[in-house]
Amino acid sequence: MPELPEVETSCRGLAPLLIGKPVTSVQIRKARLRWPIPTELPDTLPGYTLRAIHRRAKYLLFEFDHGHLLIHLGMSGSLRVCPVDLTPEKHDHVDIVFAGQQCLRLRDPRRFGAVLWLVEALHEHALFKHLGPEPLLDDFDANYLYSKSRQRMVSIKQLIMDNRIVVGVGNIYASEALFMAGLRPTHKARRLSKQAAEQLTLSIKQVLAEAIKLGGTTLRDFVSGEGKPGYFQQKLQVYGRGGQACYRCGTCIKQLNIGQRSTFYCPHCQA
DNA sequence: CTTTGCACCTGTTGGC
DNA sequence: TGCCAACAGGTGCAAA
Repeated sequence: MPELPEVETSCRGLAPLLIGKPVTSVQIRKARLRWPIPTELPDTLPGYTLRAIHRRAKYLLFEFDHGHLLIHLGMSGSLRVCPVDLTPEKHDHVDIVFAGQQCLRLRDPRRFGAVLWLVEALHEHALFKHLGPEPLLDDFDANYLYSKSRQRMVSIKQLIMDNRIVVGVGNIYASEALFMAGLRPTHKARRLSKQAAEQLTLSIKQVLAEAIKLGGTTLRDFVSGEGKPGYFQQKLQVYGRGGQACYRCGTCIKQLNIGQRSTFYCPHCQA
């Protein structure tokens, strides 16, 4: 579920519902996520008002006057706002309860997600220190990607999925951006031409921007918490389409593994 | 330093 | 229909 567009959609959807509200309590039902949820959280947050919600890479950052609550959705996480007395389901691990009886509820069946409390400056934290630029900002451009790709033996797909190069390009959108750019995912990063770097940066920006505009691959109603199939799913050109005909040329879409992640491309459209 | 592969989990899918 | 292996949108980390 959560690639960058979903995280951004969550961020934008939650903000108007929660910003300006004070926390009244915190319920932790299962603390074992990727890392244990800090046990002091129920003593740390109540009484403090949520000031803002930020996104950096796929991390959501809930800003309070005394620190940031970090939430990562991992592979299967989702957030919703619901009445605090709504019975939690099996994988609803955490509630952040706000004044007004509404709570922010984290669901995460696979528990690859994370909830952390950060007091230090964000740029000093180990998780943020080595992150590359945001793909949608101007400091991610063709010159940057070209220079970072020099001397690199890895495939171009692995390069753009590397958080230290650029953040937020997940497995779905990596395949999609490479299709849009007409580049084969197996292409060695070091052999990327200046022109291809230009095309690829534009494609990454375009694919992510459009997915955000459409609310990601899953649409979520933050109040009731109901998820329904999103509009971007029907826009996917290659991801999940192994064995089917390319929409552009009719050639059979190929599927292979790159770095243990399934990868899709059109052998005719992508050189 | 770069590259590779594993680990962490549960739910769903596809082949037999 | 039922069973079980394979696989799933992420990413930090250890080891080579």
